[in-house]
Amino acid sequence: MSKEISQAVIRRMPRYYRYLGELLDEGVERISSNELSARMKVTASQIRQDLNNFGGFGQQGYGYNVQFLYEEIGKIMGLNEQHNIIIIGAGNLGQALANYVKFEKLGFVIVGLFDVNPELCGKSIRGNKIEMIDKLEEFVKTHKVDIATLTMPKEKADAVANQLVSLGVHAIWNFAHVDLEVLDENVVVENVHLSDSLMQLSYNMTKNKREKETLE
Amino acid sequence: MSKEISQAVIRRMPRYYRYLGELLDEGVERISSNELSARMKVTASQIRQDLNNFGGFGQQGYGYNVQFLYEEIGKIMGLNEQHNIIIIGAGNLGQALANYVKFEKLGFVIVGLFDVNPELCGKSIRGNKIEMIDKLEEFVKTHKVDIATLTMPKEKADAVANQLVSLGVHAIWNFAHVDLEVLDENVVVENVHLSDSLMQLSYNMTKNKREKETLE
DNA sequence: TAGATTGTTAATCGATTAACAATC
DNA sequence: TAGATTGTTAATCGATTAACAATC
Repeated sequence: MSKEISQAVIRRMPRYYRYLGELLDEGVERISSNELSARMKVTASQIRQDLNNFGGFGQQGYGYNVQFLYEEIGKIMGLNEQHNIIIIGAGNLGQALANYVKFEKLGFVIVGLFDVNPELCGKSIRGNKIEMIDKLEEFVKTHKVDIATLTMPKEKADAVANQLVSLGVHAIWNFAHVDLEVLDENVVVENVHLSDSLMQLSYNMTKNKREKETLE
Repeated sequence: MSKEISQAVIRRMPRYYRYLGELLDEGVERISSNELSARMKVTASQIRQDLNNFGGFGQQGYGYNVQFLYEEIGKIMGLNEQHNIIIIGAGNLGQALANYVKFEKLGFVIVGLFDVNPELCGKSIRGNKIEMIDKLEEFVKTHKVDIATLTMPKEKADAVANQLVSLGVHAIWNFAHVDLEVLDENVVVENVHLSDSLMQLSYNMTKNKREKETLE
């Protein structure tokens, strides 16, 4: 078995992908780890180490072919396949995510939207009619669903997550304000906590402010 | 000068805050690092190390007083003060954030919403009328604005960010799909890239799937 | 006081950076 | 071939965990 790749590395991959996409848009054909290092403000050494976890994508004396590397990183992250997403909780955030066109370009296609609120029943977001939650089970059983996005109050998240796992969903993208954990280790969970991010910002901002006050 | 606290530690603080808040809701009065460790699935050692970056909040033989620790961590993250937020880009995500009541409970109050789209002009979100972007400068000059949230296309984010910095905003919470950097080192920037998070999920999900296929 | 648990130092582990031989 | 730049090993740095003396 090959050595496990750390989440620290994996977190950086989408960023490489983004910068390579920009280079591609600019028409840049090849790039060295040194040039990319300057752009991305990470060390060239880290770039080479990170990439070599997945294979040798470069060429000595030349660098990396931008198009090729872009595609390879895409494949590493599974972007060569379509992933179907359902969103459970069609409130503001759920609707915002459903409207986010960028996801579709990456191969993540929203195929269903569910909510408990009858007022939302019948409303459509980019061609997806919002369904009532009691249709969820039937839907997942009859459609290919890879990822379930949870944008609902934290009180309900755990039960819905367990239901989805038992229905065979492969991944849960959780925006509810709990750290979801599922028993099935084949199901991956990614917790996104926007208020955590805001608090981190607040800490750094407050620290700045306090330091400035101390100097005065 | 005291030793710099690493971002790794700071990222964990909101999580401690959240778990302590839950304990408080459950009526738990005191907790040891060991009990908290079991709940949070981190080592007790890490909890004690993390907290002691900011001071000794516990008591030997007793543990930590939940209420006290909760409040102290809140203060560390600056939650003892109100922070005013404006949102620039009142599309789906901007509106979703403006509707997020939880932020207000933490002391983050939305005081303004701006967009370029005239169709949104006059619409209100929880008492905040969406204003046209040409009102932004005047607004920031005449109101206390601590944090600016950018929920706009990446093409415009950099220019708006620079404008905001020159107007004296203290922090930028950026959802545009670029890594914003500002020249003023007193301004803190937090980049939130939802598609990066989705790609990380996709990587882990795809890895699972590939491993399963290899076994067959 | 005895037991429990912190605060803190020391040890370990893992991630990042530096260096350089391999090679295009 | 000479120059450039990767892939990879070795060195360093930082973060996590373990251990235990201090102390409530």
